[in-house]
Amino acid sequence: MTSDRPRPTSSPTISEVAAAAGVGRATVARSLGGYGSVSEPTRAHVLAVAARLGYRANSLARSMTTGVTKTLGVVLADIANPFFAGVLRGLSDTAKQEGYDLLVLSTDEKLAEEQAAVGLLLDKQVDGLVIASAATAGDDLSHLLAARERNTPLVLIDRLVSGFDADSVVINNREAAREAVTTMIAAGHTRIGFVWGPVTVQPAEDLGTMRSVIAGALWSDGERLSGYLDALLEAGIEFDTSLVTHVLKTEGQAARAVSGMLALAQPPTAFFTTETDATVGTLRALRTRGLRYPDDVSLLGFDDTPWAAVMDPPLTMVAQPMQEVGARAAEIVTGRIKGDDSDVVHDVLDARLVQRHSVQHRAARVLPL
Amino acid sequence: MTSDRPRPTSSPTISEVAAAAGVGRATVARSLGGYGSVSEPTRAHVLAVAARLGYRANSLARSMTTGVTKTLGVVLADIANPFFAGVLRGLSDTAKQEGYDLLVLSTDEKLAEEQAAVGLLLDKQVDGLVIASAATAGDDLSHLLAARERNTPLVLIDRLVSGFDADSVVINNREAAREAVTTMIAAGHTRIGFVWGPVTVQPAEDLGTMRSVIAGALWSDGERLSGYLDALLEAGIEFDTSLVTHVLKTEGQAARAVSGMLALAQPPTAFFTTETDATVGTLRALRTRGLRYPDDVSLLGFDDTPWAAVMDPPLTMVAQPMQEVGARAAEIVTGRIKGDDSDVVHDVLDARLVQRHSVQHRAARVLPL
DNA sequence: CTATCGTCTGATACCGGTATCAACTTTGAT
DNA sequence: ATCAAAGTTGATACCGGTATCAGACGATAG
Repeated sequence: MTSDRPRPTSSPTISEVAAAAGVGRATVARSLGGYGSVSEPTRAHVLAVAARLGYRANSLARSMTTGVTKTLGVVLADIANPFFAGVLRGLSDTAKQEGYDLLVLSTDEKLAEEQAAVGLLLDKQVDGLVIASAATAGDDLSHLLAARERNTPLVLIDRLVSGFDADSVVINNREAAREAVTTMIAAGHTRIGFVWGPVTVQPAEDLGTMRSVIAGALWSDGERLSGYLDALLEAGIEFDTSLVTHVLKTEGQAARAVSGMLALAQPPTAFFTTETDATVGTLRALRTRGLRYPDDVSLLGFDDTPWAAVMDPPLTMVAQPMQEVGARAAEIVTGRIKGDDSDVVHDVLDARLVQRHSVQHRAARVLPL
Repeated sequence: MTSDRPRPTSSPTISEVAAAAGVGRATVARSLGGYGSVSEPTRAHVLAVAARLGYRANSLARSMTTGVTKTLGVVLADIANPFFAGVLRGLSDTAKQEGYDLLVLSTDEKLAEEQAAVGLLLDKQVDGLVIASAATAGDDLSHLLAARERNTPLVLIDRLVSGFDADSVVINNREAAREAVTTMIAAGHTRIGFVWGPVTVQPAEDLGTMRSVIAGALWSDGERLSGYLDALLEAGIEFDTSLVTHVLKTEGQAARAVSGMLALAQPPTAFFTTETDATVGTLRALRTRGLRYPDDVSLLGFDDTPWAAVMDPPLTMVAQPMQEVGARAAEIVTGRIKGDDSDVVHDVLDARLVQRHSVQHRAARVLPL
């Protein structure tokens, strides 16, 4: 079944073209590369022969001498996640425009995978890196430092990494979350469930421990939770740790956690979800408990997807400019490759609260009682 | 602002390690590569020196001599499309397991982009290709033939290409569509809208022209439409060309086309949608017309996403094994690279009809009248 | 008729690995 | 003590490009 299939037949090389055209290798290189000087007749002849032979340059060999691969390394948590898929799309479009290809690796949020990925990409001599890092405070950052030491431009996306200052493109997570939660508070909600809080073995005991948990969490997660706390604090609402999940980030776990909160003596009247799957899990929990939004429970969450607008009723969501994150990151990294050595840039793109109808004024239900 | 930033500082080379260790290049290569024979003391010494210097092999140089890049080229229509994102995830996971990285390019369904992409990937000496081709009957297939001529294994995914027989992994689109439409017919529907039909400047005039349009359409599109026709034919329902869209494949166009159908003298009582965005567009049209499913109109469509299950009511959908498509494609292509020269494989994965509640029995509305 | 400049061209070093080969060392047997 | 075999090592060709350099040739000027 398996046997020695001929090795990929490489297309003709410069030497072969040279031989076929009866000229030296250098002349072919000059004709093709368009540098140096070649007499018009020979150039035309060489070009014709090259075309006839179907000559295509070997990018590997070229990169070998030029030191440029025209390839960008991209490290993401999960390509199938709509957010990252959108980011990748923006990255891809802009990179292509600039003449770069993308080598894409996913890490599933595991630091070890991220380190291996960066090593691999560096070994493959990528010209630049775009990373949504899984690193949190205190983690080993040697892979990022290695990139820096090699002088390979690197842009962080979606998450900042504490202890590593680099170009970055992120969302104003904290402010967006604060605004979103404030909206719910303004609608009269005081018990607001937060899905997904940072993953911990057991729930945080109080605000103090929660703050320290945040400090050790993934940046974007911490920021969103901080925004939630900001809104609560601002409104003088006491923080209840039992309203923040600490489970693994899967749709099923979200559903279970939400279900648990709904069984509380004083259940939440609204939920703030930080990701698409958290939203779906929350909706699922509502469904299995026979509850409806926005009448029984209000809903507001991150990542506006096409579906959100056609739900019944449509969901109020925080829309992240996903493609723009990717596009900006690509711009920055290609700029650095070109030699832009201006100060470190920290782009913060605004998420937009899309008001629809999943948040209901609490009075509507409180009064009738 | 832009200036001469030092070229990426390449990490130490084998020569440098050799010099630092006071041995020859070959000895270092042997120690690192683990081939040939090296005395234990020197090997240990070399390894230590290499580690101290932080030596990392340059994959480019290695690929240069070995002719192997451990990289797969992936050509998709649109990475942000949930279907392709899922496929890519499967592809990525399996490829990683086999030790391959992915160079990903998207074409937006444009043949010219596809040709350029394949050329680029071949130039970069990828070991294998996975392509969701945009080519339809009569198109220039030279890029695919070029891959074959170079002996670079290639697997087609999601779409077959007429006139080019190669390993492929696709879904049983026709049968899945037939089954889905039959479900609706069984529920008493006879006028079923089809969103998205093949893109044409004007609607097909009759079944005959529709058949020829199908022959020139993207394979998967044609198959789904054929499955729709099969179901109609089987049930003895006359085909009405005005129930098949011929618009560009955007959510907005879908919404407009569906809206148009609903304004027909005899509007459809059900819709079959072939893609996520077609489903969303259809839902949007319903919403703007103040109609509800499944009471006013039944719905059934391709691509089960997490959202579909939490819609109210939940949508009956055709679930494609997206990740599996990617995983299988990766298996096949890496197998070919390893030398598997068995017969061409044509994998057909089954889509699964997930029964939920967006298709209602027509009698429920007909009787009360 | 020779000097000088410019154009055109081939030869060649180089990138950083892999892999072959020949030479040298060590060991053990005769 | 001599020699063969095994073990170890360095030198080197090669992959397919890029880029430099110097030589060959032609034309123009003195």
